[in-house]
Amino acid sequence: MAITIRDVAEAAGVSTATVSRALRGLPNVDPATRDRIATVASKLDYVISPSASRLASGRTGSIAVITPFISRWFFATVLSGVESVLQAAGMDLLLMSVTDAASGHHRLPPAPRLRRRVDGVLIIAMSPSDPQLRDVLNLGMPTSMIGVNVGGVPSVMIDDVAAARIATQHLINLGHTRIGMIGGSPAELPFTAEFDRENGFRQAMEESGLETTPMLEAFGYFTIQGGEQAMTALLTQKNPPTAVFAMSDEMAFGALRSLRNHGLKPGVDISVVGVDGHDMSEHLELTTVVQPVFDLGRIAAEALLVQLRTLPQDVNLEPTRVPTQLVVRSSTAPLRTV
Amino acid sequence: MAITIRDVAEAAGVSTATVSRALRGLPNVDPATRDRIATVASKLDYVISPSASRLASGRTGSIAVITPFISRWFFATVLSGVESVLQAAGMDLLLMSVTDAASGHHRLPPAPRLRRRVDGVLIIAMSPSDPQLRDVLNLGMPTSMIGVNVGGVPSVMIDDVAAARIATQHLINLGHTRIGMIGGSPAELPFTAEFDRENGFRQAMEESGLETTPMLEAFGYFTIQGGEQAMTALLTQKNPPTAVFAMSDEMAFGALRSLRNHGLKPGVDISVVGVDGHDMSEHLELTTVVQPVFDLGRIAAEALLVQLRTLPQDVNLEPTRVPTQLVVRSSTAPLRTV
DNA sequence: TTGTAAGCGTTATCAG
DNA sequence: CTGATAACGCTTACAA
Repeated sequence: MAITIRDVAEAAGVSTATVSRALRGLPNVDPATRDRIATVASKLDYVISPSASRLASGRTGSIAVITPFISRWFFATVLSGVESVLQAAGMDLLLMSVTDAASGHHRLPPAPRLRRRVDGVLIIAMSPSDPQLRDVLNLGMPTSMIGVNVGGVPSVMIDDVAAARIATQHLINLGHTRIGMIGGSPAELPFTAEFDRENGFRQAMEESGLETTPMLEAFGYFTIQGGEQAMTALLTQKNPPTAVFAMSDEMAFGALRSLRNHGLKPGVDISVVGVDGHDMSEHLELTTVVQPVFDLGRIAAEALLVQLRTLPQDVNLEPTRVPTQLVVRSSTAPLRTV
Repeated sequence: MAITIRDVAEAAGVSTATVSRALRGLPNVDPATRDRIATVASKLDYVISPSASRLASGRTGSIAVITPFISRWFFATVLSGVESVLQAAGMDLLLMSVTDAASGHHRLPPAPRLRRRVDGVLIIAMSPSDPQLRDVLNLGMPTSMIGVNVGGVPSVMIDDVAAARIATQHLINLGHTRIGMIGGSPAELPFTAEFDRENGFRQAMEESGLETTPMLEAFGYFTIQGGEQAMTALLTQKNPPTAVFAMSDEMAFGALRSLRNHGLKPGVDISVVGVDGHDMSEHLELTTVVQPVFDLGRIAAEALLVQLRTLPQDVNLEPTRVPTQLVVRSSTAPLRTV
């Protein structure tokens, strides 16, 4: 029913092999022949059958993107960067979410769905200790990761330790000494970012001879709501912090909300700093360590494409670090010495 | 190199045809045979080759999702709903963005990339007058749309006219008479939502005998920044509005910011209402008409799946309308009669 | 530079 | 219920 390569070949008076070569831009095709084939093909409105092409060549021309969340700002923005590169490269982007989300649907493990289906995998911020991650990596296919650091797999990320240190140091420089932290979740399957940012926080505190105590640490699960609850927990301590480092902007947003609910003013009564550079952070006057999220996706996708055309032993296994920048806004201010 | 259906067939002592039937759960296979095949297949760690299966069957098992944006809240949330359904159905989700975005990459038109590649198409909020939309629809493949109304194609959306009316009426009920509107963009390629929400706004105003004037209408391009600029434009009128209807929450966020920059208090000096039910709207105390965004995606995806298993003439071509709800917060309040 | 022809791994038709 | 076998539409040595 549909036009096939044979129709084009006949109409152009050549063999299917020549059509195949011509249309794919391979060398060793007479320019005149190539032109004629191109003309005929477009006149017949011919489009190649991906299935047939894939079966014959063994290449799928598709990349799977695996992410724990789709709609959260960070993930959606990374995805956007990935998509822009893959589209330009003519690659299909297969989107797969892991984790049950709010959907109620039971989610299948990703690894089995990858085999023989894609040429490479791009993983966004899964926990290095997630068994599903292991399964995917064990597939042994070209892989590129964003914001997750496991040995021997190419990845792109910010220096999370440094980011946390910069944020914390900023608070210290402002004269704060009782500094709280809003983290992700109690251990379990920590993201690389979670792990590193906690370390950065502790390092900065320690270097300044400041004390860190579990009393001043709360978990916000990387959500606005969670951040709000975490801040509320910190506020209801007998001796609340005067400044708080939140591991993500969204948790910081929640923290700001908690402050307002308690009649406190960010930057006046309590300082709050986040990490991300979320679209809304400027709007909410949140001081934050900005990371180039779109670029994270872009760079990881490009690295994966390079990998697909490179010998395995030439692949760069060192994490690619992209720079961050502290943006100071009114949510942080010098400690008021009453 | 990889295990094929033939390997399984030999190991199980049956023909490839039987393996194919057994593994796909087709009827007319002896239960014992089926079990044996299943065992052998998993022992050999056999996975079907999608390319071969697609070529032979003519079905791709994939759905393309076409969207103008990926990272914006509405689109990312819809996408999330779509993904949850497609994943549960075992369908591959091909993500394609249209519009040049901030990427700088030139984007290919989607239609040619769809042919022979997917079983159906899901379109998120493109403009009905976008030529790229026409091209996609002309492909004649099963299609389901979200938030766009063109005749003869299944779609899911809220009643945008009603949503705008409810929002506007809310302002009117509060005693406001000088009511401004922040819309998307000046004509060009209006989204369905844009068009309908403008109508809803005008209807509500008219029915209450209130005047609408171009002086009180500004464009925010559905972004935070745009909303801020639009509100600023409205504020610098000789006779500014006392209340504003913004067509989206993100534009309303920008409007709130503009108010703050001008030393005005939302709900006190000027009331602002949005449409969306954005995650941040609660946080910012924005009154808004909440739409079930995740469900929009879910429902559209389910409708598409049904369509794939239904005769064309049995497809429901009437837009499916999902309900909305006005949520009142402190950004709107009764007109202060000085 | 071009053509021939053997796959690629399933599915689906038709017998049996 | 099961088996042969002909597609499916393209790619890719290998020849010419």
